[in-house]
Amino acid sequence: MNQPRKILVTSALPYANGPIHLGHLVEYIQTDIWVRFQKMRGHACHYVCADDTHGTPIMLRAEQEGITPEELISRVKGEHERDFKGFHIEFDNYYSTHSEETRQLAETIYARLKTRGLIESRTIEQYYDPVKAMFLPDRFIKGECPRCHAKDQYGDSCEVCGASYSPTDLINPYSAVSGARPVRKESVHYFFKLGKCEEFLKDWTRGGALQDEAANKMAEWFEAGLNDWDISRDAPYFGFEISDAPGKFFYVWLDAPIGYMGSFKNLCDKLGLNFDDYWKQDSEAELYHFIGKDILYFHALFWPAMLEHSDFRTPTKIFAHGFLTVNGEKMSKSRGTFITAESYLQQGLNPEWLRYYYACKLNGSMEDIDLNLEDFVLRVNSDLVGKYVNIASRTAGFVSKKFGGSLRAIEEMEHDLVATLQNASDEVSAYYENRDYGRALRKIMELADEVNYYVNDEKPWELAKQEGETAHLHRVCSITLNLFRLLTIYLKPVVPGLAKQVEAFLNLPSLAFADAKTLLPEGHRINAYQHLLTRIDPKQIETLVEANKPTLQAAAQPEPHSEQRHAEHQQHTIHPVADTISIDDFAKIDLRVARIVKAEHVQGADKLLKLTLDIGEARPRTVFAGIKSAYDPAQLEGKLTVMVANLAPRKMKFGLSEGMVLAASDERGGPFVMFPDEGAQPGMRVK
RNA sequence: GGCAACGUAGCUCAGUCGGUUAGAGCACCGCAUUCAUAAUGCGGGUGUCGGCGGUUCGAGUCCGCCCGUUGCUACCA
Repeated sequence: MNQPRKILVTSALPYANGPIHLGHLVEYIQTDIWVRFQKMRGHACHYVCADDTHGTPIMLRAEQEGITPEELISRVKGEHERDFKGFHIEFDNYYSTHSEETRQLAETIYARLKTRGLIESRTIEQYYDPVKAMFLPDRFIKGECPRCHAKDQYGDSCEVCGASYSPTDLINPYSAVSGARPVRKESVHYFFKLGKCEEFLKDWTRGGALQDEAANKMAEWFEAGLNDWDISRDAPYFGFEISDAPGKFFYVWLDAPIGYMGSFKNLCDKLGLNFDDYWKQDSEAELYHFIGKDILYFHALFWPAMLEHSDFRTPTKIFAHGFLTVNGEKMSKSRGTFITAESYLQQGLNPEWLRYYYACKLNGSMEDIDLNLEDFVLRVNSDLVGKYVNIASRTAGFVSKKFGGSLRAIEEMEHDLVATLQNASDEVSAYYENRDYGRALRKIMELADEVNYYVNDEKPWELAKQEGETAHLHRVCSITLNLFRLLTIYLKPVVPGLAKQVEAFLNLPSLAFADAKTLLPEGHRINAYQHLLTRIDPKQIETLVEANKPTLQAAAQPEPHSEQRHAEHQQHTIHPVADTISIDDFAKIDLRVARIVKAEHVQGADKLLKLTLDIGEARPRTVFAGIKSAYDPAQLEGKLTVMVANLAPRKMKFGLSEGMVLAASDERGGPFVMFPDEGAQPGMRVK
């Protein structure tokens, strides 16, 4: 190892509105293993996290429970910390976004963005609950699905037929909070002008901070265009009030990533670290965010753009992982596979079983990983107990009984295996560094196999019975336990609790990676062996699944989408007035008066009408328009309208669309098709 | 519908730049062994490498189409 590195690591902040479950744990375990590895390598590595505490869901949940939001988040934070501790997730600091540090940093960043002209205010219209006197996020508006007419669907999509729509499309919408019919209401919102950061973001994306798959995803987003981001919410809202905008609060997703900084700031104050060393623009410290692929948008677009333009450094790398499936399917409450961390621990299952299994499956890509419960039992039992732990178990007895617990010194070259295991350090380290834990563990288990072959070949149980073989036996057992120690070093990031027990058994101080270079000295005394790890009984898994099947009251709760950490989705994009263009730019658009010669329904289309338009060409144009909801074909036929005549043809599900007609709409309604004033003729240019 | 990823043994997964007869662990069967909480060792594989076609002397690997799974995104032209 060269110079110790200065490394700051985060995991995504869990939302203070629900329990930690097995899906969350993929990320925390992945991160924790990496952090422990870095620490074992001697680097200065700090791991910070926090509860994500703001937003409408928290506010309403607290109200439902008859407590303040502060009481709610304080309680949930305690639960989260208990669960993390139970799974050996060792944060250097676990904080809350509802903190003075985070509030100040959010204000600083906001102020700097504003100075750069990247904040804009604009009046928008939103659904408003007149009874509750609050604006409603999409997910708090429910109603009948416009397509399949299922009742009580959320404002963004139908869980029955899968249709997606906007809240305005819902039939008989009502507020999920009060039941009242929501009304439209205007309000001023603040926007972060992400579009202006496009050039920077494109460069940053290419700078190697992302996995290839993530960079590809970014390219898609760039192609779709970057929209301004709505970063404010109206009172009542649980969060940080914007200092120069009374009654306006920062949207929870603005302050969530700032919570990483807030938590670290808090740690700096505790340890006397220099915050700016890590966060100033030319910092040499490394900054890594472990996240789920579902929140890549926030971490790969908004977050670096915010940091860059507020004079902070950007992340060194973003490590995105996939989702967790259980037995090949999405976690499901009805199947009992929506397993909470708490229930896993309460059922008496060993957290390191899960850490080991996840580690076997993790490889540093964004692929989903599957927790196959049957495979879980077999794998943990055979690898961890049958192969690894068994090595100690089958030799320790001789050492205690015959040699008073003391070991012989081993020369490195006394057996090839010793050198083989010692030399594996670099290879194993490289796998950990690249988050390729599956490969690391395959390598380690291969070595464990070798050790078992060795024991088998030397047959210590026979040596023990033979006169004159005492020294030989002592040598074999000493070699084996040295090998076991080396394996323990390599496994320690994954199973720290088990490693700690081994350290106690072998009578060693805390093991680090550099210890693989050394062996136990002559006369080293070990303690009596006590079994280190029990096997998983498949019955325990059955019990666990049963325990997580819904009770009557819980059954009514909807299942969360994938492992979405944040209850609030981004709200619908609000399109600002576009950038100024020149008359030449405008002239590129060939607008023509068109006669609707035919208008007809399209079989199978929910929103489209097929229009046949005459603009004086030899052949009329076919255009598909999303206006079915507002117009009958019969009322359109014969009328004049305006179309974009030089728009690239678009292949649609129902045929080729050779242009588009102009129509107005927003949340208030529409579409309203344009009709030219009397006297216009088909083919006339509109300018 | 579009885009992306994935599809290899019963299960979980490797498979480098295209190169012999496609691999590992587990499971399963047989034998050996008994130090180890039934752990260990040896032996045992007839896999349409999702399907079809193409490129090539040669394809699990490269290209095209199709099927399936998952994710994102969609009736906006």
